[in-house]
Amino acid sequence: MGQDRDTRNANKRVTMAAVGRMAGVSQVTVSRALSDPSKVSPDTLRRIREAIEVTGFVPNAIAGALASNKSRLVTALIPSITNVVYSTFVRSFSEHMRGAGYQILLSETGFAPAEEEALVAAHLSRRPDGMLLTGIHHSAQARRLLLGAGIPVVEVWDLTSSPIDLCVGFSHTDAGRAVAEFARKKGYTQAATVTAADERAHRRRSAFATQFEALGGQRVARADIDGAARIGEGRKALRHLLDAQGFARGVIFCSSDLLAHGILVEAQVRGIRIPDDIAVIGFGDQDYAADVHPALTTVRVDRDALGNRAAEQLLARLDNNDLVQPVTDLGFEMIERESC
Amino acid sequence: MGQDRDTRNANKRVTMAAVGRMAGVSQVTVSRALSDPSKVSPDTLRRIREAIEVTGFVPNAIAGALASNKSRLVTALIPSITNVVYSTFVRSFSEHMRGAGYQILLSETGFAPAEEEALVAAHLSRRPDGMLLTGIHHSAQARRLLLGAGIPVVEVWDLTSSPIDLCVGFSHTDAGRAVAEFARKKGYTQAATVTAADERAHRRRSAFATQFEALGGQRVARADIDGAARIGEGRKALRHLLDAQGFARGVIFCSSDLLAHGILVEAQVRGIRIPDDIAVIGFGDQDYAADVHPALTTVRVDRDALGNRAAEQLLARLDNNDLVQPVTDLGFEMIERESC
DNA sequence: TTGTAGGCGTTATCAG
DNA sequence: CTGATAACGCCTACAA
Repeated sequence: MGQDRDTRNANKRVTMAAVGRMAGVSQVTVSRALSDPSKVSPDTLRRIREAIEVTGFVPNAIAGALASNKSRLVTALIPSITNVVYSTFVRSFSEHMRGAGYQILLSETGFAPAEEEALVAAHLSRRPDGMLLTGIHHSAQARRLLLGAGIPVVEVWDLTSSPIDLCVGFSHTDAGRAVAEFARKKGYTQAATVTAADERAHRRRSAFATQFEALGGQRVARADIDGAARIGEGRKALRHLLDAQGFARGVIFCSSDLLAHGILVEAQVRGIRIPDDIAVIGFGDQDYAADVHPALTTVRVDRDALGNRAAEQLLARLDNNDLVQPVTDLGFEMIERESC
Repeated sequence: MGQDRDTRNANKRVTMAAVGRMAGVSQVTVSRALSDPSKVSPDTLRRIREAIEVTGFVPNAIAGALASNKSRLVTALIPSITNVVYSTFVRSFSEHMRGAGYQILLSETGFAPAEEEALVAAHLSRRPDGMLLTGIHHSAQARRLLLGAGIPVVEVWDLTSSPIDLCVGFSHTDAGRAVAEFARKKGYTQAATVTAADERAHRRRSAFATQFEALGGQRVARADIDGAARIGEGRKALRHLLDAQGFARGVIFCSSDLLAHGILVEAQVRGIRIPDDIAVIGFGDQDYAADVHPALTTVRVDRDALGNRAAEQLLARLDNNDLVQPVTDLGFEMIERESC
């Protein structure tokens, strides 16, 4: 194996010039054959393709990027890679961009602005043609670097009237309010929130509480989670609400379907009937929301559409298309099922 | 905004030469200041840093990579980005590699070999210093390209004695067998499997069934899922087992915790007692496995360790360290909880 | 249809 | 400690 390694490392990577030599043409002709085959005679094209085949030539995108000042690379920053909420729109974004010839360099910020700033710089050093950021709050330095880079930037999963460049998302404040109105309309006068440690989640919570009370509801109880949302945390939160806060009846608005699911589990264990004793509303409409028992009432955000729209807008910018719409509000939708 | 855009696009990106000019030194000195500050006098270092600060200079890693033949880029291919099983080890892998100065270019193959092959070529064109692949089955062309690239490659989440280069994982066959032994030891004579459309999952299923029957168990019933694992699919599978296959008692081995969870939900709805009527075993030990009700008996694979070991091995190769161990078997562990 | 020349922004090498 | 100079592999003119 060590032997093997040495041989492999000694392997000079094959270049366009080498392919050209083998095909009896110059390096440029090979370049043309690859970028626009119609500009090369059928015969030489065939010889070049043959040479590529036998040599196993793979073009050097690094050199190409340096020469053309186009990296065909777009980078993305999301808070967490294991959170389906984000990975879902990253997928549709990636697929859309990949269809247009771009690759995606993805990193996670762990919800930390300082980390994000470092990553922005790191990503920028790869000279991406564009960039996707999650959220609208970024450090001053990050904004400065981004602006200085002069590339299209899309901020997603939130809404602002003054994006760095482009913005595709929805209003978390509106979402929280909408849930409050839904709950009040259904007649609930008591409510609680279970919220993960995420600024946007707290914005939803806050809007919900304010609106719920404004609409005549009682003071909203709350349970805040320290870390990321997990089923276990949802269970713990319900215990806390029940045992420490004396919350026994009403509706609980969770910052994610996962937490809502945890509440369902804990309720089942404790023999609490849902929605009769306590009603539950989630957020996100994950793929399991309809499959848990009772089926989860929740807020749907079309994450596929979000990824696609973000890609569309970015591509429009990259094509100097004038159809760009700096801010796109995708909205959200209340999905009523059984839990509330 | 359009105005803004034009200005930004006109912005020539600042180069080392520009920074040097401002600091009164040559471009090379700036390069040194960045790569090894100790080789530059304290005073010029200060001036250079100042110039970098005011200009907002971000080094061009593209040019650096071309010149040094080191991209500080490692790429990774996983079947699905939204599946926590994979994103979890990608996270630990990424963090480990990032600590060593590498960035990760990640793509998903959607479990399709043809897609994987195309992506291998695309990734290779970025001239990564190393690559991570999920699984040990790759198209002949993909192997050829990988070998030709002469870079370290680590295959994870499976085991083979003849990896392309490095391998860190566990044996799915052994895992399936271990579950069968566990089930037989607990006295179950009847069993069924619920399996997602994934080659490795089927290898586990097959090993389970063979071993279960070899150990005196009855013929193993089966329900296969078409697409990806989801709670709803798990529910459907239980209904199928119950209603179409007359499977009423015994243990069900699922190819993932998600499917097992679906079975728990469906059982609850239908009033089937777990584990008294039917026992359930999952796979993966996801973070919710202990939090569902009843708590899930499952197979744990240390995905964080997997990502870290993969990174370690890759880094050892990159450092020409001789401590590389071509094949690392991380094993797995039966986690007994309440569902079986 | 094909080729030549120059340059992209770094790093490596060699001088001073 | 600092500075020329030559790659790196490709793309964009411009020529033939």
